[in-house]
Amino acid sequence: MTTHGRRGEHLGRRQQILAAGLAVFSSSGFHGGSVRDIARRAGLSQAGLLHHFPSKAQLLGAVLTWRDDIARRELGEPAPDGLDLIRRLVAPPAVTRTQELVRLRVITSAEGVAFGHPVHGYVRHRQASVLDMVRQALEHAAARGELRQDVDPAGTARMLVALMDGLRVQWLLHPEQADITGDLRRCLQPLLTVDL
Amino acid sequence: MTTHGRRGEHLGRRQQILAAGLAVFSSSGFHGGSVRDIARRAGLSQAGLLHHFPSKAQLLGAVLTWRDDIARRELGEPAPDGLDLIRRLVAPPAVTRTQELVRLRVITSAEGVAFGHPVHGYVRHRQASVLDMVRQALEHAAARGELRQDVDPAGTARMLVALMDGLRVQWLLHPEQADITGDLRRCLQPLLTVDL
DNA sequence: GTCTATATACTGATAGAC
DNA sequence: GTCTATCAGTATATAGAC
Repeated sequence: MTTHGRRGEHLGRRQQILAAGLAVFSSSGFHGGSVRDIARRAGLSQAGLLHHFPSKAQLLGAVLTWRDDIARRELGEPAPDGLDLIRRLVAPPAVTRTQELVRLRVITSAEGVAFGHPVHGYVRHRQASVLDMVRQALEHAAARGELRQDVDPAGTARMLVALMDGLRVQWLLHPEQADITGDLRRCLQPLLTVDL
Repeated sequence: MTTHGRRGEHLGRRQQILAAGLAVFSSSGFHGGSVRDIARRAGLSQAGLLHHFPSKAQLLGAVLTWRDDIARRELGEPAPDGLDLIRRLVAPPAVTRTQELVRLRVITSAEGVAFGHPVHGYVRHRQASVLDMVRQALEHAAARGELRQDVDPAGTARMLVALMDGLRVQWLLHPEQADITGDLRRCLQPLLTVDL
């Protein structure tokens, strides 16, 4: 089983393939990208690639899981809670802003809304879990009196997540006109009793 | 030139094809959908379809233009301005909510962020023009004193558009947990001096 | 673990009859 | 205006040598 094996093979192979997959899928999505193209960029043949990832769908799944690991690591270990989490989401570290990772997220999230799409389940699950994480953080903040009393944590979580998703698209389309952190701050600060 | 010809041919043909294109592109996007599939659903052969729309890219373009016409018509003629426009955006008429139209918008917007994609230019242009329309409406509302004085029309327009985009995705993924109109209202009302 | 070769299917687009 | 037939290209995935 090579899936987690790290002995007896070129150590960077899987990583090389994942990076190539990120480049291709983030530009063309699942249907638009081809395994051949990814293999070529990773410097091996298509059959060689499929030895590491048995199908295109599983390759995309691995790329997305890898992306999630990066995101989780950048959020900090252990993951912050309450307003600390919100602050990290509003002003993300530099790496999160690389176009490729953001595009991968935007494109797969959109493709995944279709029922038959290979990542449909994954996208639904991730959306729900992100909403849940943000809602919990807001509830903890509320318990500490950091939220205005008339603010609904669940509704605010939906709002904040939607805002982040939408602003990402704007930033990809018109980077010079976007101000993700500023817009998020302006929207959130009025709901808080403390400084963001 | 059959592009706008409406004599000497089955009057509903183009419309049938556009409807089939909507169904396919809204499920699979540009790369995932095939002209053959669209033709089959429209009840004619692939070659027959390509008589009406000379290429796949131009077919998608026509479907998007058609969608825009529907959206414009539902917004009202002439298009409302100021807070009236905002009210229409926050509480859209029933038809706008059909999943297919919303999915088409979500999927093409995301696919179109990639540089080489056939609708890249279209998506960039539409995003800019929507932002512009909303910003103008907010400026007019501000001139009438309907906005709180510390509210920035341009920033609020970015926020509102991003929010709508993100909430659409949430609604597609978890329709039962979404409340687009409510969330928009909760977010906007605090910025206004009058009832939404 | 990687390769070449191949199986099988589908792609967008065109040619030409009717 | 619509069809059948076809072209040339590409797709994912597999078989089997090394």
